[in-house]
Amino acid sequence: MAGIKVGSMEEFAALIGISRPTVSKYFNDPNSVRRSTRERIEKSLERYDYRPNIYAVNQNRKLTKNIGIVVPYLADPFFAEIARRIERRCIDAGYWPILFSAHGEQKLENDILDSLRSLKPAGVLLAPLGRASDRSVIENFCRDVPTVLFDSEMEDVGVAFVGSDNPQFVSQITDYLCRSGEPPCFFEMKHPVNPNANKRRQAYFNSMQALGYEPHVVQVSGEGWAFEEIGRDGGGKALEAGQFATNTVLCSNDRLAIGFLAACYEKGLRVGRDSTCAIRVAGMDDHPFSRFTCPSLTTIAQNYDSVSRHSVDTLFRVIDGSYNTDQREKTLFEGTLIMRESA
Amino acid sequence: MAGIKVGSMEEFAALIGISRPTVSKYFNDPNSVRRSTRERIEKSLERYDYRPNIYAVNQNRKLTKNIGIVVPYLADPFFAEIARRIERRCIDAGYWPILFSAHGEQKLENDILDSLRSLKPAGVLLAPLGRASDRSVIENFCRDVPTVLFDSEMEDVGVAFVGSDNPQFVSQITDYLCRSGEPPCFFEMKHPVNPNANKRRQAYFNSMQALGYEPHVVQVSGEGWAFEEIGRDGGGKALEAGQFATNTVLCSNDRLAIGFLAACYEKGLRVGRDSTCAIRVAGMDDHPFSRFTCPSLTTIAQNYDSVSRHSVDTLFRVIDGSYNTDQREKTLFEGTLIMRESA
DNA sequence: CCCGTAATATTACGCGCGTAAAATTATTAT
DNA sequence: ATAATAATTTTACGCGCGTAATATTACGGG
Repeated sequence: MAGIKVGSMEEFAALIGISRPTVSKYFNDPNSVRRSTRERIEKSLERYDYRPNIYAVNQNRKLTKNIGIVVPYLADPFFAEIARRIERRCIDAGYWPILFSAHGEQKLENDILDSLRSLKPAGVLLAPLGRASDRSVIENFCRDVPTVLFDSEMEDVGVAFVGSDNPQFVSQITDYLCRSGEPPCFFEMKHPVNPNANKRRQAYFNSMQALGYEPHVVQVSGEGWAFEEIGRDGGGKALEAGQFATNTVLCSNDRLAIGFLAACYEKGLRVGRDSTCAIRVAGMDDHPFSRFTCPSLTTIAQNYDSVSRHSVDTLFRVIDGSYNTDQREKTLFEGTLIMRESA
Repeated sequence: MAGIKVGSMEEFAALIGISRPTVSKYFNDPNSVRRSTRERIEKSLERYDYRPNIYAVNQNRKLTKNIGIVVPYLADPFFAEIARRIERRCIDAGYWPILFSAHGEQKLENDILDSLRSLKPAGVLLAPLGRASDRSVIENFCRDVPTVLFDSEMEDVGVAFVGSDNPQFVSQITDYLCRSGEPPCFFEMKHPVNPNANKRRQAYFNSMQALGYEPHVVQVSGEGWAFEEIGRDGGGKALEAGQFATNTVLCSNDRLAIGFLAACYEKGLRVGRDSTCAIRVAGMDDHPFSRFTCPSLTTIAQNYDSVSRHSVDTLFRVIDGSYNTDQREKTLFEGTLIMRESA
């Protein structure tokens, strides 16, 4: 199928006896040329091995077909998974997604946005680092490039935000835990990188109050994105110090919970909901590995599908102009309680 | 710091009173111009907001500063981790890494190589899908673009291969397991996607034979990259059927082991090396989450640092011409036994 | 101060394609 | 068949920069 290589559109057009501008038109929109012409081009495309030079194409377009995807930490399977879905949707829509990870570092996030700017992308889907982000850099970027924020909210930045309804997450699992046993203590990092954590803590207070229970928050130190390690080490210390007022622990997220489960195991505490168990543990997010922990982790599932789909759809609306940029949309999806063995 | 935006090199050169070709020369190599000129340019660069247009630059270069990084499955934290390290090294060397994941699909891998070709990359670091790869497509690609294969070997494809010494992995952990208890059974997928799996099985046979034990291989069905699920489901069935001849299970990789640990937990089997335990489980790779399983997983650690560093260094040697392309180098790094609680 | 050399400026061309305007041709409706 | 309309061709210019060739300038040494 791959025939002789053709070096330029000029050459290709000459070979098949069609003018270059027409060929150019075809590549920008195959339906913009006569049906017979289109078929002729497509057949020739199989015989000759030709594809437009990306650099020449993009140089002459004001906007490219590139879409930037930026996540704070790609080694976190949550982001890997959501990035994967977003990527796929962009490809299917005829765009060219380019994936970046800030690897937890502010400098890298800034550099990425800098690079992204010169790529002249049609739009960007950005999950900011959160607390570690340089707000002014991101604000600045969003002024120049149509950007949809997801997962991690920064008020008034970008044309839209798509994320999760953290209060609903917390309320749902807190209700469940209170109904089925002792009310939960809340386990989290003292200085969480992700702003969702703060909303979850606040929601925990509200939920507990609404149910008439006294809240207990246990905060552990630790910086960065090594949540499992922080959960295990901090959780171990907290267990030793007897900081948990009840036998039920709600972790701010699943990765922290995975670490906390390890701490429980090391201390010989049996985790689960039946009477032989010493402690119940729950998380939030439905991390891809949460179903394989020992015991499997009860959690609130993020709506991966809706978040990724709506983020992309929103960006497409911005790109094709059918989105009112003056009115910043903020969409929050609810989570689903996943009852497993840990609580 | 960000002053007035300047649209082109022409404009920038005029503003600071230096000829455009000199400025061009500066950007290609800051040391190729006179010291005073260089300082003058760099100071002006702070005052005016100018950066060369990537597309125009790359159009006129035969080779760009792009480096393609292709992994088979980015949601696997092993690849996320190694990709992260490779990315960093490329950036530090002044290159522009572009990360792709085939998401386990042949078509995507092919498409990625196709796109990559038109990006005119200086080089590519490729971890192929393995069994699911279309060999001829990859061979073809490697003929046009300097490509270093890593992790997953395809004989005679690419200018070099960098990976792990699978026989050494297996021998090391098999020795340890035999020394410290019953000889291990080998647990793996019937149709593994990754060619390392086959080498590990073979090495298991050799190691067992050398130690004078009879090998026992348990193979489970399952396709794709959901190793944990396959390990749990297949492992559960194998346990029920009493397929393990000894009380020690060596899993072909850590992800499979994580799933197998879940199966053990579900069956109420206590995993570990002390006398209260019913079974010992070990893996290979030292997956980022292996230290947080319950119990923590005994494994052989991949040398992430060496593999990523040597892959990148090799590619750089190819790029700068100091590598003899006729002689395909094959570098295998040894793993380190990580003794944890599971075996 | 002059000379040789290295750095820079000038000039000029090419890269591959987008795109606008005007001229031409093909298609459809009448 | 003919006019109206749509598609295509021709022509021409621009994008921002790499790069080669030649002329010019700056530099250190004697």
